[in-house]
Amino acid sequence: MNAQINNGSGSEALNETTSVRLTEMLRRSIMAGEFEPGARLRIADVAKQFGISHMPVREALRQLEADRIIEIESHKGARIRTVDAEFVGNMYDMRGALEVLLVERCVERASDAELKPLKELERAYVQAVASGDRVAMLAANRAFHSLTYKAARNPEAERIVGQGWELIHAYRVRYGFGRERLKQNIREHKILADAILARDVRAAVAAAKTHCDSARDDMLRCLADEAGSAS
Amino acid sequence: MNAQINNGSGSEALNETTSVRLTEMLRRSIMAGEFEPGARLRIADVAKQFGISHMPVREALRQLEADRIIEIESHKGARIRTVDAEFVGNMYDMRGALEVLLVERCVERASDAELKPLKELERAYVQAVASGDRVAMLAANRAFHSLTYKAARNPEAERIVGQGWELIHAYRVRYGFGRERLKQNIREHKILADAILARDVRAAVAAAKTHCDSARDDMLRCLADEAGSAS
DNA sequence: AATTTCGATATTTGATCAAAAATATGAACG
DNA sequence: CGTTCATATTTTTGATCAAATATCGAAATT
Repeated sequence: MNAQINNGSGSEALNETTSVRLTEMLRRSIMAGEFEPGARLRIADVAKQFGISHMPVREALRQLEADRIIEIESHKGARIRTVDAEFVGNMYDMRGALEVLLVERCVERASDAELKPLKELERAYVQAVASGDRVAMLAANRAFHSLTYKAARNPEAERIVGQGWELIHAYRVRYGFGRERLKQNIREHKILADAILARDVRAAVAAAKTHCDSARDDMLRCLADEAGSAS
Repeated sequence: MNAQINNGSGSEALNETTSVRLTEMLRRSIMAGEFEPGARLRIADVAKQFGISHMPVREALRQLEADRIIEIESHKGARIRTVDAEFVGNMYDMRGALEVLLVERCVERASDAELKPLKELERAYVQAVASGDRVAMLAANRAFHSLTYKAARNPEAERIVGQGWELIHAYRVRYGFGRERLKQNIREHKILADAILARDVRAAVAAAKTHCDSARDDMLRCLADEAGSAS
C-alpha cells in the first residue's frame, strides 16, 4: 500500500488534516481485511510507512479506538479489535434495536422522492451477489440500508449503526457468508423495501427485526465455523 | 477548580495516564454544568490551568469529542456541545430503542440476586427527589437504571446509552425538570421495577418505552421554555 | 530445576518547538 | 462611511525530543 498521504498533488479533499486523512486510510485498510484480527499497530511503524510524524498517527489511532475498530491499552499500544460470539451477538442486538427505530422513522418521514431509488438499490444488491464479489456485495447492501437510514433523519442513531457495519465489515470480507444467507438477504430486502414503500410501519419494522436477527445468526454461525476449522 | 492532576501524592488510581485523568476531570466539570453550552476549550488555557503540556489536553479533547460531549472543528478548536430540540429528540429516540433492548435482556438474563437491590434503588431515588438536590436526583436515577443495564449484559449498548445520559446531564443540572416530571418519574420507576421483578417482559418493555418517551417530552418542554425565556 | 528478581530494549506518553490555518485588525480605496 | 484587501495575532496541527512504562530475557536464589 503506502498510498500518498501528504497530498502535495492534491487529488481529493485538499483541506483535510493529515490525521484525518490517515484515519480514513487506516479505516479502509482495516475494513478491507488487510490486518489480522489482533494485529498490533505500532505508532513508529505507521508513521514511517506514511512518511509522517508520530502525532497524527496518535490522533488517528484514538479516532479508530473511538469507533471501536481498534483497542488501545495504556503503554501497550493499539491492536485490531478481535470479536467473539458474545460481542457479535451484542452488536447485532444493538443494531437491530436501532434499525427498528430507523425504519420506523423512515416510513414516517421519508418523502416519496427520497424512496424512489430504493428498488433500484435492491436490484443493485442482487447484481452484486450475482457478481460474487464480497466487497461489492457489502457496499451494495450498505447502500440499500443507508438510504433508509438517511431518510429516518436521525444522524446520531445512524452513526452508531454505521459503526456496527464497519466493525463487522472486515470479518465478512474475511469469512464470507453462510450458504443460504445471500439468497435470504435478497428475499428479506424485498420484503423490507415493499413494506417501506407501502408505508406499512408494522410490516417494515417486523421485516427489519427479522433481517437483523437472521444476519446475526448467520454471522455467529460463520464465526463458529471459522473457530472450529481453525482449531 | 484547578484540582491536582499530576498525582504526586497518589491518592487514587496511580497508574492512569495524565490524559485519562484530565479527560475524567473535564468530563465531570462539563457534566456539572461548569461551562456554558458553546463555550470554547482552548488547548493552551486548559494546559496552563492544570499545569501540564498541550499533548494530554489534545488527547483528552479528542476523547470527549468521541463521547459527543464537545465538538472539534479543524483549526478552529473545541466547544462545549450545544443541543437543539431536534438533537434531543433524536437522542432520546435512540436511547428509547436501546433501553427497550436492555430491559428485555435484563428480564431474560438477570439473576434474582442481581435484581435484589432494585427496589432499594427505587426508594433511593424517591429520597433524592425529596432532598431537592438535582445532582443527587440525577445520580440516583442513573444508579437505578444502571442496575438494569448491567444485568442486561450488553456493554456495547450500555455504553451508548451512557453517552446519552452524559450528554443531557449538564442540561438537566442547568434547567431542571418540568413541574410534574419528578413525581411521574417515581411512578414510572415503580411500574418498571415491578414489571422487571415479575419477569414480565412485555410490561417491562412497555414501561421502558413510556418512561423514555415522557422523559424526552419533558426535556423538550424544558428546552423550549428556556429558549422562550431567554429570547 | 523452577521461580523470582533485575536489567536491557522497545514503545508509548508527555514536553517543547515550528509550521499552517483561521480569525481579527487596520489601512487603502470606492 | 462602508467595503476590501493585506497584515498581524492567535490557535491549532505537526515534528522532534525526553521521560515513563511495559515487555522480554538472563542471572541468581531457593
